[in-house]
Amino acid sequence: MEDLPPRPRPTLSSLSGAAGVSVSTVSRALKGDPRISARLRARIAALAQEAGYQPDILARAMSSGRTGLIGLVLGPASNPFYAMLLEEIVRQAAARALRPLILHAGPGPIEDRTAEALLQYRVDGCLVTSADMSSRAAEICARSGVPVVMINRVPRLHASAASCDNLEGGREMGRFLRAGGHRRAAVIHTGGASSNGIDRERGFSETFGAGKGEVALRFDGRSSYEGGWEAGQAIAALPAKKRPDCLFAVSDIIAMGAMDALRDAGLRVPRDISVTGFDSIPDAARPPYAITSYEQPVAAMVARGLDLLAARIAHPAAPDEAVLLRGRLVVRRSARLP
Amino acid sequence: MEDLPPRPRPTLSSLSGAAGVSVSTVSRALKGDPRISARLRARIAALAQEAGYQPDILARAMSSGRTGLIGLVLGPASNPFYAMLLEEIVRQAAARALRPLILHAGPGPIEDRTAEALLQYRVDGCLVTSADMSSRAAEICARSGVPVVMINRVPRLHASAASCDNLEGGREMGRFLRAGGHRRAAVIHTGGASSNGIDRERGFSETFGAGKGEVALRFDGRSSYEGGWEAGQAIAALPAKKRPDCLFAVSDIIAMGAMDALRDAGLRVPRDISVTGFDSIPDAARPPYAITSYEQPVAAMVARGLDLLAARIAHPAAPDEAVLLRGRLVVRRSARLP
DNA sequence: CGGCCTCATGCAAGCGTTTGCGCTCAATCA
DNA sequence: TGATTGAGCGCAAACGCTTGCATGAGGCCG
Repeated sequence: MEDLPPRPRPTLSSLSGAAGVSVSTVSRALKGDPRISARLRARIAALAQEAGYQPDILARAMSSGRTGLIGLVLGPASNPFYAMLLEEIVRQAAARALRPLILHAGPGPIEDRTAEALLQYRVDGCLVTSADMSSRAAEICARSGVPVVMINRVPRLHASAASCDNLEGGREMGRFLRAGGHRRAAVIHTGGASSNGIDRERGFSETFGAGKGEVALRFDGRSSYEGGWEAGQAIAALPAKKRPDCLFAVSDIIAMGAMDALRDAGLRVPRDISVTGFDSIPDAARPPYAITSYEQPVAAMVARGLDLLAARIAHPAAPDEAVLLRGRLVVRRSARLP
Repeated sequence: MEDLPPRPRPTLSSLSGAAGVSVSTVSRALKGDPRISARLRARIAALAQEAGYQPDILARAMSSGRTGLIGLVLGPASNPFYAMLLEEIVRQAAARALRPLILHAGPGPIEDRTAEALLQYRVDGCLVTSADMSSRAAEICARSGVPVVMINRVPRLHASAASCDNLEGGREMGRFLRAGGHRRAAVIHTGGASSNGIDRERGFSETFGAGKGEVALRFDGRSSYEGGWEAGQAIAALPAKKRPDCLFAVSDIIAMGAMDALRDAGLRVPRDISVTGFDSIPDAARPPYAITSYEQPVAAMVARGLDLLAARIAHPAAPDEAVLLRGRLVVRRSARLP
């Protein structure tokens, strides 16, 4: 490839010079304004095409006020679920001509410096998938009128949300395990105040318990493989008669850790104990795990989340809205069947 | 929290009104220009602080030409290695007041629409971690003078790069397995034209072969768990006397798949066959895997990559530069020790 | 005491778009 | 034939910031 010298970026002004018309005419022509004659529009379009013209979004933002940027807050990379979400968000955002600006990724709260970027870059809106927004960040968003949509989170403060129906997912898992003849269940929760985890556990207890089953044990899985592993060890260490015959982890990554620990201790899954999770991440579907899980409708969640965000951007005064999407139980080999 | 009405964003102009000085004075005062008296500077700083002033980066970009945005191209989420990279990049970029704008995430080449975003948003530079840049995208970057730095990739076309010394990593792994008494090795490569994989394999062959060992078999691992699994099945299906006594997968995700398939077929690791990988992702360190691997110095790669990018942004004419960083062998239980 | 220099600050142009309004010209109407 | 109208296009302001240059007030020198 030859080493072309970087030629100056074509602008409306340079195009207008080439076409012999005014800048405003070029601007209107390129966006198909009917006030410009069809012939001129075609001529200008050809010129722009040839010059490789790309509108300068920043300049556009200055006058239109819209940047096309959306802030993105991501959870810890150690949970593959967030990687799935990221990919889906990037794909769908691109289709809507929105560009995700990463504000935060990883564990822990959002730093103040990050919240500032949100203002400095005039993001049109903000998508939060995980980490608790620090209250200051939330306040900044609210005060400066930046709409926030949570995906995979219940709405808090000033925000809309699109999430999985965790309660129903938990219920379905409870029914499934009960139907499979299980009598004593252990639940591995997140430990934190994650409303997702809480709802999933609550739904589970409702149906498993109501089926005359018993949710005898609760463990802290710390939302991580390691936490799940420790919980699994604790369960394996129980005397055989006190041991649960099934376990429900509120996320797959926890379930994987628990399953590995149970097997490490010599227990067989699902013969000695059934293991189930939540999310249905690809990792949990791999042969050694094959974890029965409740699949979150990720694509739909992202789609509805972006819908909500677009709506809030268009009508900032609209009331907050929360949509709940039902997932689907995916039966694999980690739990005894009914 | 009360529902504060969104107050208008403070600007240099509004501050200048409040301070009774001109806009340019405020601008200079806020960036510590010594031409403004210390007293006035302090007064203005206080005012800005109180009003919660945040500079509008977009407007600044219009005149200064610098956006602080860097385009980010990410590999498929199915490989946790990219999630690690992402987290590290976000963290380090924030410390340098750079904001990553996600251009692409996932498998497959970059779409043209995406390459356009790169121009429309006037990114200062571009960080590429994986997916092959389509030649058109590369041309766009070169022609419009956008510096590109590859992390975890060898430099191609117009680009600098910071990557792991894959060749040396492969060599070290070869020496290690030879020292462990292995005689016949299988290599699971990426299948594609990934220079990373090629270098790792080449280094491995050099030292393992030179130690009078034999690299008898090569399999296509397709850079994925599934590919690794299939390769593992193929290896397990070999008659015992033709079976290799060790295997080197050019990435951990492949090694995990292979290991699971080998065990699924009844082989014991490392007793029947040693398994090693590359990257040292956290997943591969988990107890059931405990894969001996070559750790990429991710933090250093990102740091040097951003250094290179910053340098190229400051001096666009500077020659391309490639830095190679040595990793470190992490010995775990998946391979017999010397 | 006039000229010159320094210090502190203001003026205004410019970055690339968008958009309300006004202008010109030709065609149509009375 | 003069007035009305619509189509087609240009003018200019505005968005918030940066920056080269101009300006004014003092202080110093000769």
